[in-house]
Amino acid sequence: MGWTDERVELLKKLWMEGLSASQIAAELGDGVTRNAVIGKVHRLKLSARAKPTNTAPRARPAAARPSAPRRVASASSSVSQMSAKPRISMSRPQVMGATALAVTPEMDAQLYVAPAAAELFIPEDKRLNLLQLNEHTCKWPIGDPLSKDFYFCGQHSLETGPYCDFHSRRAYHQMDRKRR
DNA sequence: CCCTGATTCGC
DNA sequence: GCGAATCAGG
Repeated sequence: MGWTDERVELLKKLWMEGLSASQIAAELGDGVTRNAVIGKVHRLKLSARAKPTNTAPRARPAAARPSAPRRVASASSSVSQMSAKPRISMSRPQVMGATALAVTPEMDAQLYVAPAAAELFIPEDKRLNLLQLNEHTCKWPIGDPLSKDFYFCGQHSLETGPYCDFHSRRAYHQMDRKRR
């Protein structure tokens, strides 16, 4: 389905209201991706929304890409893959990211739902000291390393890293993507 | 990892 | 004009 007047209008409206590109894409439906939305937004020249104190000219990549082979689809071995994550869809009215939020009525209705525990509580019988760690235990340190109460998470760690699911997410969020 | 918008460029 | 792939960032 192409960009009918109606759909373009809806796009403009939602964009101005501050919804993210992916949210708008979901709203439009019909397999519209967030890239499609962003692309359209640019073509319509209606980018730049809610820019209070704008002084950032935005760093230009300066186009230093000679002939990088695009869409290299090495279909040599089509085994493996499948990251087993049913990724259905997100409950729509969700608003995340630090974009200009559009406060809809149904949102402020139940804004403060869960304080969300800052840490996992590890039962004493599951806590591990340094010597008890092995390749399958989460090595996330908890407490003061100098204290007697210090221990490691000890839950079963992921195959992809030294931490359990919970702490792996926590570690990544701030780590990586800095200094390359 | 999840996500955001911005840009490029083959179609 | 379109949008996937990429880039740059949170």
